[in-house]
Amino acid sequence: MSDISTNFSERTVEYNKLLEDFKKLLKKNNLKFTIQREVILESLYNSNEHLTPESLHQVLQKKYSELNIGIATVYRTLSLLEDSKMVTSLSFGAQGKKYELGAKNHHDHLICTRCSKITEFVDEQIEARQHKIADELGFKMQDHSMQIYGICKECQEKENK
Amino acid sequence: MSDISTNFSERTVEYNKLLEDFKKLLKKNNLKFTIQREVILESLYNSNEHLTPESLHQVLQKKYSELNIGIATVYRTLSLLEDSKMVTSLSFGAQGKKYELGAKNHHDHLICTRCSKITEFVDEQIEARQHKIADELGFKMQDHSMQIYGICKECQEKENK
DNA sequence: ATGCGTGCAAATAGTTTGCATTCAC
DNA sequence: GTGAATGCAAACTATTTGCACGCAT
Repeated sequence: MSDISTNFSERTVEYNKLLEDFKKLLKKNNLKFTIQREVILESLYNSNEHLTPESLHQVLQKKYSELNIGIATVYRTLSLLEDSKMVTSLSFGAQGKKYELGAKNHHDHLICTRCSKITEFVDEQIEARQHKIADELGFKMQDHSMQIYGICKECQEKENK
Repeated sequence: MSDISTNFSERTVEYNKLLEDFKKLLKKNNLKFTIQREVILESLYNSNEHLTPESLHQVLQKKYSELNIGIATVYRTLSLLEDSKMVTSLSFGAQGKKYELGAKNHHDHLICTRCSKITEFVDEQIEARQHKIADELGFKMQDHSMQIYGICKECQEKENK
C-alpha cells in the first residue's frame, strides 16, 4: 500500500512517532495497516475538537471522499484505538461519546453546559491525588477522567445582555 | 392521589426531605406529582447501586408490578430529575448511562474495568482544586464528575490465580 | 374542567454484525 | 495465496416521540 501520509502538509515529527506506534501495534497483533486506519489516525491527530464517530466520519467523507470510508470502519477503528489506549473517549450529557487522541499529553475537561465547548486543563495536584486514592483503595489504576461542568465566560457574557 | 410512600418500611427523615423537595420542584414548574414519579424517586433512593434506565425499570416492574410502569416514563422521569439536578448520570465504557441520586452527599467514582463495580470516594483536596480551576478559567462551575478506572482488589486477586 | 402524565407502539439514533469482495501481507 | 479489513445493508440496542386515554390539580 502506498503511504499517503507523505503528502500531508500537517505531518510532524510527533505525528510520525504516533504513526510508527500505530504500525507497531498493528504488527504485534497481526493486524493490517490500511489506508482507512491511517487517515482515521491522521484526522484525529489534526482535529482540534473532540470528535464523535459521526463527525469523524463526515470529516473523512469530505477530506478523503475518494476512499468512501464506511461508518462501520470508523467505529471499528475507534474501538481498536481505544482498546489499545491510543485514543480516549469522553461521554457526557445527552450526546454520545466523543473521542480524542490520547497521545497528546494528559488533561482533564471543562465542559460548557450551554454551548458544549470543551476546554482542556491539567492540574498536577489532582493527578497526584488520584493516584494516591487509587492506591489507598487497593485499585490498580489504569486511567481516569474528570469533567467540570459549568458555563463558560462567553456564555455568561451573552446571558448578561 | 394516595401517598403510597406511607407504607415504605424504608421511609426515613432523609427520604421525606427528598420527597418534599421533589414535590416543591414539581409544583414550581406546574408539573404533577404522580405515583410513577414517586416510586421512581423511592427506588433510586433505596438502591445501593447505580441504575440504568433499563435496570430501574426492572426493579419497578418487580416491586410495583401493579402499576405497570412503562420504560418511557422511566426515561422521562430520569431526564426530569437530571435536569433539576436531583439525580446525576454517569456514563462509561461500552455500557449506557447509570443514574444515582444526587441528594446523597457528593462523591466521585472508582470503576473496575473488569467487573464494572463502582466504588465511591470523596476527597476534599480534589473538590477544592476543582473550584479553583473553574474560577481561574472564568467558568461558572455547576457540577463535576470524576472517574478513576482500574482493576479492583478482588479482580486483581482473581487474576493472580 | 383542564391539561399534564401515562402506557403503548412506532419512530429515531447510535452502534454492531454478517457477508461477499478487496487488499495487505 | 491467505486471512484480515472493508463497505454495505440488515440487525440490534438505547432512547425519544405521537397519540388516545386517565388522572392530578
